[in-house]
Amino acid sequence: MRVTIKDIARESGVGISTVSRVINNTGYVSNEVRQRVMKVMKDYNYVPNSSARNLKANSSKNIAILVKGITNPFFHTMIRVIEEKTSLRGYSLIIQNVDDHVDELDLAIQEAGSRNLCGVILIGGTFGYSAQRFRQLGIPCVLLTVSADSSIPLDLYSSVKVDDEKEGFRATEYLISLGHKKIGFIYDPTSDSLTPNRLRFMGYQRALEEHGITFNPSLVADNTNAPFYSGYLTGFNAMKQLYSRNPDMTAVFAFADVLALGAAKAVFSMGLKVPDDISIVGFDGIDAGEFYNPALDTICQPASQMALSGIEFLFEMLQGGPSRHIVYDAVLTKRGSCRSIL
Amino acid sequence: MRVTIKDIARESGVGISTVSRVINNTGYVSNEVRQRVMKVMKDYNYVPNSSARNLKANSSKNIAILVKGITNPFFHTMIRVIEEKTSLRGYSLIIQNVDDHVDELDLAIQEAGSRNLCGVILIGGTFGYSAQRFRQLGIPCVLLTVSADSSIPLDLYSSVKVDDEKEGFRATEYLISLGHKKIGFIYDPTSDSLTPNRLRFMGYQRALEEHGITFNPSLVADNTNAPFYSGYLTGFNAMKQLYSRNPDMTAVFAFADVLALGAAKAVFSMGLKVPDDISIVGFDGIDAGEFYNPALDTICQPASQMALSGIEFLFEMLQGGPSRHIVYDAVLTKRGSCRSIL
DNA sequence: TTGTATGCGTTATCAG
DNA sequence: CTGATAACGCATACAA
Repeated sequence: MRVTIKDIARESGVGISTVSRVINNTGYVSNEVRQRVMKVMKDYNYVPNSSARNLKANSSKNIAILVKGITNPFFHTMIRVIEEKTSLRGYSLIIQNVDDHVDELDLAIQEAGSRNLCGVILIGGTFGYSAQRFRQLGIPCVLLTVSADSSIPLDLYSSVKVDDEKEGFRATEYLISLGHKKIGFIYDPTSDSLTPNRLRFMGYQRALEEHGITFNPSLVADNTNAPFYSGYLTGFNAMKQLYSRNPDMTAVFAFADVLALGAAKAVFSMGLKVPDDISIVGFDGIDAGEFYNPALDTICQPASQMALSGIEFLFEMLQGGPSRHIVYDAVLTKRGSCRSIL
Repeated sequence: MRVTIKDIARESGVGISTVSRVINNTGYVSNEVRQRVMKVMKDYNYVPNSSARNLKANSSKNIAILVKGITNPFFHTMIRVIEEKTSLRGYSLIIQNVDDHVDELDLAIQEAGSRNLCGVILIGGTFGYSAQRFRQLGIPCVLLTVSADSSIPLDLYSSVKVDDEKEGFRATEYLISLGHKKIGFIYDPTSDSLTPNRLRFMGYQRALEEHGITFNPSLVADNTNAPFYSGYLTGFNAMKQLYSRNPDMTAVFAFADVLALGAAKAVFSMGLKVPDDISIVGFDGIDAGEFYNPALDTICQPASQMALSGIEFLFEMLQGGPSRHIVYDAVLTKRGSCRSIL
């Protein structure tokens, strides 16, 4: 039987409210009594029952982070940062993966109720949320790496992201500036909704267009069968497919670094070289890319900073503050996986 | 105001106990009433309050996973598998990092109380636990990748690991079998207690000894200043250090794949090649190693399987089953980062 | 400054 | 088959 507040009260010869006051540092308690109660609590190794507290407060210190694509290393950095901050403030961080075909906001609503959450962070996912759903959620919500459709009132959620279309454009333009014209794109077509991937793809298409290069669908990988959670392998297969279809392709833009690295491996496995035969640019900026051989050129997102903003926004909303939205700039980081063919 | 069981009862014109019966599928409820109540629950989007449930049950469905070294990608696979299984069974998975200098069991004890946990999984860490502490913990505990000192009664916890000494021996012997004699070791000396790293190091030393190679301390990297959470970078620096001290070194055994990959990058950055100039063998079997160029030879731990066993053991203990212990075999996976110099 | 009583949302016991 | 009602452990308004 676990020791309860009642036991402490009895043992220290006071009422339970006094013990409660001591615990929460609220109201007046004489110093003498306070010391005595504290000692008993220590002796009995008393810890308040959080279920009871939460029930009473009708809220909790549970923050959930719902991740769509939990295997993507890019998200791990963010999760770590968020874990650190939540832990520091005495919150519990509940992590849950969101399956591909599941609506993350629906899941959030469900979990918010059943797990008694006080706030939620959505990582990954799509842009297809509905205002009604946000209202139904009822607790502060931060979207990380995505934001909602512009039709959704901005005060319903906070968001932190980069401009995926713009950055996709930038990556592609970079390859074009190096003289590449046959540029492949490694894409995850599992969903047809508005995802970061799709936005990057749109940036890719716009860059081609603005530079007078005709879009060629055969340069877009489409192996729908490989699930993203073997990121490297997906990239590997995609590159093989692309190359077999387009032997004259000289560069590839992969929408995520894991894909890019898998693709690089495929290039080597075909007896070719990066960047000599094929230039590759990724997106995200994961550690593994920096230490790859050759190091990966990529659109580097400020992952830690984004995560910090995200959790900060959540805390602010938790304290009744307004929602906030920020769009970070990514950095095109050149490290050696692309070469000029001019 | 959130909708409660009372609201559902009122709206469906029944008593709350009936609603409760419907929710929990317990006791008799006429089919007609059951349908009606279910409809109301759906309409109102009712979700039972878990705090209240937990309070009543005097237990929860909260499992915490305390990770020492949360940035190690090797652990991510395990975390993902555990997340999947806990989620499937309706448990919440709380993740928390354990700082280097913190005793994970102490932290577990503390969290067990304040977060109302029903079970805990410890990943990483040391072998230095005390029986008294385990007793104090009071909830089922599974050690993943380590086990406790042999003086601790086995029924106090479950454990899943590999034989790190043996596998360290195997990795080293592999290099020796390829003709290497000057074999570096990349080591994390931050802690002097019995960690997996130290055991692998002991295996390394034994292998040298059994093959008549004198142990040379200068072949052990010791850059204590680099924290492990920049795994790649630590390996990178370690390799530079080792090579500058031992230009005749032909092989390196790194106690973790991230270190091995960082080390490989260092080799390339010095204008040398893997495996032509230096052979590298890692430990763990992370994805990034498989797709590296060259692919990394490593001692591949069955991460998913280990995680599965771990969470399975926990569930068994949660249901009153006995504790269990298993030692998995790792697999020496040869992929191209080592060459014979015979 | 301290103690008593009430209720948070559920489940379980026990009469109807 | 169904509905009151008493806990669960805690915080708090209110009384002392």
